[in-house]
Amino acid sequence: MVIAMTAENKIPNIEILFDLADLFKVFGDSTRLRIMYALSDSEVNVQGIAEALEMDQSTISHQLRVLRNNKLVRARREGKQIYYSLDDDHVKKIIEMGLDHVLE
Amino acid sequence: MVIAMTAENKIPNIEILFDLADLFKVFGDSTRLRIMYALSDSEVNVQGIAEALEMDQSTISHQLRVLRNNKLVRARREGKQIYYSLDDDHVKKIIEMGLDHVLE
DNA sequence: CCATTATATGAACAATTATTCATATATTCA
DNA sequence: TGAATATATGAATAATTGTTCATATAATGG
Repeated sequence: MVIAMTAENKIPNIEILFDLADLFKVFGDSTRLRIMYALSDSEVNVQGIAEALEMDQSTISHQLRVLRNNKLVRARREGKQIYYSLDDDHVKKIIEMGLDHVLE
Repeated sequence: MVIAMTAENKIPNIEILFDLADLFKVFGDSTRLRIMYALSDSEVNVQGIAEALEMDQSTISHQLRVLRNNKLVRARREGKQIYYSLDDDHVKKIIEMGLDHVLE
């Protein structure tokens, strides 16, 4: 059987592309990018992030949830505080790839 | 002392993070991702893309403009038709990085 | 327990944006 | 030149989403 080489065939799985778009959407917000950047060296608790970014604690919490849901950050409770850190090596790599494009 | 701004020492200031967010926003739409995928092997004209994605020509044109403005695709006219191709090696790399995360 | 502190959550609002429809521009060819 | 085809564009609409405000949940120490 011959399978014609059309552009349609090059699109492997549309569901995965939707998931991929959802992932990039998470990176497509400057607040979330700044949060991830704030966590790039060490874990930081919520108010630490809020102070670093000079934004409301509520805003940070909302965005941390988005990052958590996408497995980009992980949370660790220590007493009353919750420390967040990057969950994945891909995070830094994706950001670096994007920076390469933006900075050229 | 001048600190060079490259992805290698990754010290992005706020302004660059905004640009970076704008770039990832472009990747954060499944239609645009599908277009980029359709162009990953060879250049395709507008109607070719529209047929492959089974979407309106107008929708494709609108999104191609977004991709063009962000230097992710380039256009080449040949008679009445305009052929699009990926403009940059970073495109594939960014998508591959995202896929690594989504597929794991 | 109670007060205090840290974080999360829900609703509302404003802003952004992807798609559609109608139409404009551009190119070829008869 | 005029018809046909390919692509681009503007306006309108619907849907999504980031932030704020108010409040809820959770943990600590007195």
